[in-house]
Amino acid sequence: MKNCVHKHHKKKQELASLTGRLRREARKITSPRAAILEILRHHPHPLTIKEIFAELPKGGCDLATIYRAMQMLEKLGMVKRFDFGDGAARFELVGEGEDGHHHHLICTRCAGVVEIDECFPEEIERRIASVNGFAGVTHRLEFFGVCPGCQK
Amino acid sequence: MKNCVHKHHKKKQELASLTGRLRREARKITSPRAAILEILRHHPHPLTIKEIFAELPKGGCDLATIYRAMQMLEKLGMVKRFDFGDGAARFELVGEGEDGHHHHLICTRCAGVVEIDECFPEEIERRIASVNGFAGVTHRLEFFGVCPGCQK
DNA sequence: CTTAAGTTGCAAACGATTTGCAATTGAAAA
DNA sequence: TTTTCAATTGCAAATCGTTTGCAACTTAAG
Ligand SMILES: [Mn+2]
Ligand SMILES: [Mn+2]
Ligand SMILES: [Zn+2]
Ligand SMILES: [Zn+2]
Repeated sequence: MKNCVHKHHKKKQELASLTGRLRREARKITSPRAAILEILRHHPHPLTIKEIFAELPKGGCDLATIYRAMQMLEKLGMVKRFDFGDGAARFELVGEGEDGHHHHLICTRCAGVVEIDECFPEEIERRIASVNGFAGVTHRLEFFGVCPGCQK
Repeated sequence: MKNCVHKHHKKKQELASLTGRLRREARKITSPRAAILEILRHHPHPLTIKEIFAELPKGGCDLATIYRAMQMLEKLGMVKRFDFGDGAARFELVGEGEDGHHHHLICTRCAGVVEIDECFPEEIERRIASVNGFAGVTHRLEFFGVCPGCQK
């Protein structure tokens, strides 16, 4: 088996581990929540609410339930919210203990997504923070371009 | 007079130069448009539609007119649209010939904005593009933190 | 099994942005 | 200048993603 050189090939989290995190936070493991987590853990890229809704088994739950679930999961730090600038929030599972900070490269033609390992250079960010006297500085960063398949 | 070391201290554009650009593009110089440009050219940071609306002289124009004006100005490359992730688009004038690409540092407490000169390192972006076979790659990047005044 | 707090479905409410349309206006043409 | 007409505006209604109130329903305890 070849060695994996991509940091973003994060291992799929066990559903039991996810529900365990929920239980520990005194949250109920409901069927909508289990279904949502099940969908998220099978997807490597951030999903919109509608995408999650679409993947839900027949008779899935209400859209409002997904919105509420994502809010809660975000508050617990179990999912990370991303903004690709198209008006719809996207969510990706975050491994236990991790903060989920990372970036994406998005195809402006087909909306395809690539997980990116690079981050904005720490020392430059530190300089930006100190020069302006800001504390607790982070950043939101996404790349856009045309993927190989979409280049005519 | 001291030398200016901040690239973002861009000079205020003349209203005549702005209307000239409009005229050249076969757009009418209407009173709402002149008022909007006048407001934009007096502000160093991106403004939301509501902020522009609020600064409009009494009996200003309709919100829809501002939305339409910003769409047009953006298409002509006269303003650049920014997204601070709070659901409201922000617009900043772009100098003639420039593309307006730059970033901001936003205070998560008071929403104060600082114009940032730094950009994501070109060679890293180029590497991200080539590694993934993407063409025409750019990025959207904003920094967030707590400004000096808001640090208790 | 009983129970109470936590959750859900559904519909209404929201906030930002867009759009249809009739009335108005800027600026080219006469 | 005055005429003329496409471009533009105001207003209201429509969209879209997201949130919220509330009554009915579950989950996890006890
Ligand atoms: Mn990702
Ligand atoms: Mn700016
Ligand atoms: Zn593509
Ligand atoms: Zn502040």
